[in-house]
Amino acid sequence: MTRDVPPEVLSSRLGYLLKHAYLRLTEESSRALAPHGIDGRELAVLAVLDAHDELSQLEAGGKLGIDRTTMVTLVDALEDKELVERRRSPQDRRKNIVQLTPAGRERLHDAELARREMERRFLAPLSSTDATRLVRTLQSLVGAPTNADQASDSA
Amino acid sequence: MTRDVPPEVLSSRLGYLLKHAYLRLTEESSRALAPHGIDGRELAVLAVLDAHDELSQLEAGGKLGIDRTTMVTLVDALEDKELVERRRSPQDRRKNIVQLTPAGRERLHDAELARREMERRFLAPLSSTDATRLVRTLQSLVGAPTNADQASDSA
DNA sequence: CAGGATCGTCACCATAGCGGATAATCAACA
DNA sequence: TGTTGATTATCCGCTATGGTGACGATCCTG
Repeated sequence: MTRDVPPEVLSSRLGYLLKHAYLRLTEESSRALAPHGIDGRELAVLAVLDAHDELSQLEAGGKLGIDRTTMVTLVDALEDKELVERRRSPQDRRKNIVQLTPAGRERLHDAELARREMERRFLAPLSSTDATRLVRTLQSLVGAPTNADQASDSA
Repeated sequence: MTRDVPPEVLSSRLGYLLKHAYLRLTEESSRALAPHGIDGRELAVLAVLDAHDELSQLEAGGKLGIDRTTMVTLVDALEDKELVERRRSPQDRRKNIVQLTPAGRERLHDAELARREMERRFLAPLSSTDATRLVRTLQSLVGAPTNADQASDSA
């Protein structure tokens, strides 16, 4: 892990900057969430399930940009940890409604605290106006329409 | 690829925002560079080699956060395309000095134009002050010292 | 020259995510 | 009502990516 300070040719490249900012955050994120036994992606799933009711796997995955097949293993893992439960939808028995268990809700709460604290530390080198500006800027970049879209994780 | 507009619970998460901004840029990047027959990572290597003289594989990799073993296959690919050449360092015959060929220099030039144009498009939804502010902000985040560091690509 | 570190290489392994096929179910419709 | 076509979840397997560990060649130190 010889990390030279980003060399001049790279420090102005958006690709380099975004990738490394993302990697660094990922690193911090897994460190912060490890004690809670989940990763950033799982936490995002819990948060989405908490925010909306009666989501099927596909619907939840759609909100996160997670592939249908990936959702299977993801929900498997969360179910093993007893943080969510699958339940056949009575309206449409093809669908698996995924619901938080009480333990899942609690875990979500605790892990969210850890995540927020982690983000705070991550943004510490910035002034608070720069920090909020960064979030707003990223929002407009991510929200803007482009040629193609695709995704997977979060944290 | 049902991309719902980022749901409320996610749009304020740094992890989600950084990841998806990065994914979107990656997408645009490969689209922009495809006609030039290289990817963002290879372009970054060419740029680093161009900026510094007499870099060994390890040294070049270090600047980009690319593992030594990954550099082997990367340089293999670039050498196959005749964009770089390996040369044993006379000073230290363990080292492979990697040099741009004339074709490599030309390719670098062309691809750099494409990349810059791509970045311009990518940042188009932002005002120009927001755009430069974003770059500066990311620089201070990436440059700031954290617990651990690690990396790989760019574009 | 001996011992230990460094560089490049290779063979192997881990992880993530996606494409394709399948079974169950639904919706549409003749 | 029976058939057809789409949809949901699941499984299997491929691919891409990157990293680990061992190895030979080389260097440096004493």
